[in-house]
Formats: sequence, structure tokens, C-alpha cells
Amino acid sequence: MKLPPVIFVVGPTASGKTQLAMDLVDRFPLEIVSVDSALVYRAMNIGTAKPDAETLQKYPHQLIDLIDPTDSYSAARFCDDALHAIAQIGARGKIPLLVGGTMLYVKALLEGLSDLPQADAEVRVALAMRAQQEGWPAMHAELARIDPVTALRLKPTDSQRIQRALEVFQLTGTCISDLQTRHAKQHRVPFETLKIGLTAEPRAVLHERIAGRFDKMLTAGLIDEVVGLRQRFTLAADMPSMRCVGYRQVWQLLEGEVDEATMRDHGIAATRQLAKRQLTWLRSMPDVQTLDCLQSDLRERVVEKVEKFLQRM
RNA sequence: GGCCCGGUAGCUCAGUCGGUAGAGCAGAGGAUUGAAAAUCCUUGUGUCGGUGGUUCGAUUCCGCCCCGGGCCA
Repeated sequence: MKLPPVIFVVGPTASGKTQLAMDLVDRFPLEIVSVDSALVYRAMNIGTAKPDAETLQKYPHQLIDLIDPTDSYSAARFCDDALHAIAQIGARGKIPLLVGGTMLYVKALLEGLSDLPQADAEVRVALAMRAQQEGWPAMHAELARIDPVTALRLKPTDSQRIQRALEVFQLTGTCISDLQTRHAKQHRVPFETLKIGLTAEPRAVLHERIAGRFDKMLTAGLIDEVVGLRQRFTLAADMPSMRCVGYRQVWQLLEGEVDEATMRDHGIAATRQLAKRQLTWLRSMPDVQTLDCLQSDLRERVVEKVEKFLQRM
């Protein structure tokens, strides 16, 4: 099946992606697909800055509210879901507008992923337990015996990637570096793209916005939201959902590990770090047309780019 | 006005029994293949409040002054 052209709007948190997307939907025959690893969680609304129900009714977003906070999502699943959504939207004669800040998802969709096994909860638990006994440097040493290439690439402290590399070996009997090179087929993006990236220079202005937005989240009841989640679901601090920015900090508050002022400081700081990492990704992405999210004629410029792109198609 | 406790990195504070100082957080840069809002790595020169004294040498000891907080009048 032939896929329609796809428009991306990517940028850091609090850069105004959602508003921009809605403006574009007002002017062009577009449908929004979320590219956001936090919006996939149901019942996590305030801390993820999810648009409210009324807005979502008027501007439907695909790929939000997919899983409970006890579950986990992945870049690979995003690729499947996104391609499916793109095809559906194309079948309706519309153009997909992919909006979000999870740059790994964008990268995975555009560049493809190697053919690796998906995560296995049992294997991961077993590895984590061993790591607790022996420490990650010992696990790294083990990895060095079976897969020196990957071990060389990873720091002995990089728990997550060491665990993944060992997991892949256990599941397949082949080391991850072999699988990555063997299956690194020339990936061709099966659709035309327009990539618009929002930047923020100087970042200080974005930092102000982030602080203001975090305070708004607190006023809107972020703490109560997390209290409610803990009542409704069996959650743990190390679940991906509870490691999301804001949720992690509120969790620490509820556990009595920090006071409210510290929670606020850490929450804002973590959001800034997130924005910084997102901007780093953006800079490294090829063929992105960047615009500063602070410039006053942003909307007009984006509209112009989209107009030209759609005419060419 | 008197007494006490503070004044050290953007912030919170260590510390130097006298040889010009270092943690956490913040900030900056980087890595990144099924958890990515994740997981990691690198990065600390600051009139040590001001000024005089003692000393070979003072951020450290002493005097005075300034600022903040507290107690007493």
C-alpha cells in the first residue's frame, strides 16, 4: 500500500508544538499522530501536558492513551503503530502530521531498527537481580567475553544498555553487535517527508516557560494525579511510566524522600535537562528545517513551508 | 545600643590545627537500536564580605567596619 507524505513537527518540551499542530490542522487536511513516549500512558494527563478532552475531541491525536502506567511501550512498537496510523490516514485522503518530542521514535521511524528480539520481562528481572548482587561492572565484564565490540562501546556503568545486550544474547544466542550489523539493511523511508524542528535560542527563555508550566501542573493537581495513580494501579518507582519527568519527582515527595520545594526544583531541572537532550537530537537530525519557537512569525513561516510541501506532492 | 551565630562557586553548604579551596544541585558539552520524559559520560578560578594587624606566607588567627539572622535592652 502506498503511503501518503508525512509532515513532522518536532521540538523540545514546552516549545509550543501542540498549539502549532492545531493551527496547521485548522488550515490543511491533516491528522495528528503523537510522537511522545509519555502521552501513550492512560490516566497520566497533567504531568505529560496532554491536551484536555475537549481539545482532543476537536483535534484528534493518534497514539495517545494506548497503555496503562503499569505497562511499557517501545520505539519498535511505535514504528509499527505509526506506520499503521500513517497508512490509515492516507486511506482517508488526509496527510499525517507527526508531532512530538521523543526523538528516538522519530529516528527509529525514519532510519529503521535492526531486527532484534523484543524486551523479555523475565530475562530482564533475572539480569537485574544478578546485577544487584554482582554490580554492573561485573555484568559488563561478562558482556566483554561474549561481545567485545559492544562492551567496548558501553561504559561499565551503563546499566540499561548492558542489560539489553545481555538480554539479546540470552534470547538469540547471538551478540547484539552481530545482529545490528547483519541486519543493518539499507533502510528506505517509505514516504516523502517534511521535517520542521523547533529550536529555542537562547534556551533561557525556554527555561522560564518550563518553570511556569511546571507550576501550572502543580496548581492543576499533579500531586493528586500521582496519588490517584498509586491507588488505582500497582506501580513501582522503576517502571518507565513513573520515571517520566514530573512523576518521578512527585513520587519521591510521596515517599517522603524530599520536601515540596525540593520536588519542584528537581521537577523543573529535570524538564530542562529533557529539553536540552531533545535539542541535541534535533541538531543531529538530517534534513530538518529549523525555526525558533520564540519568533513571532513562527506560525506564518510554518504554514508557508507546509503549503509549499503539499503543492509539490 | 549590647551579646551571640552566620557571610566561601549561580544556589545550599563542607573545609583549610596558617601554605590561595571542594561536594551536591544548577549551568554547559557529549553518547544514544524494543525503558528514550530512559540510561550513561565529560566539565568547578571563586577579590573564601571589606579593611588593618600578626606572620616568610592569612580565606584560616586578632582588631575594626559592612551585610543578614537571632536574643537582650
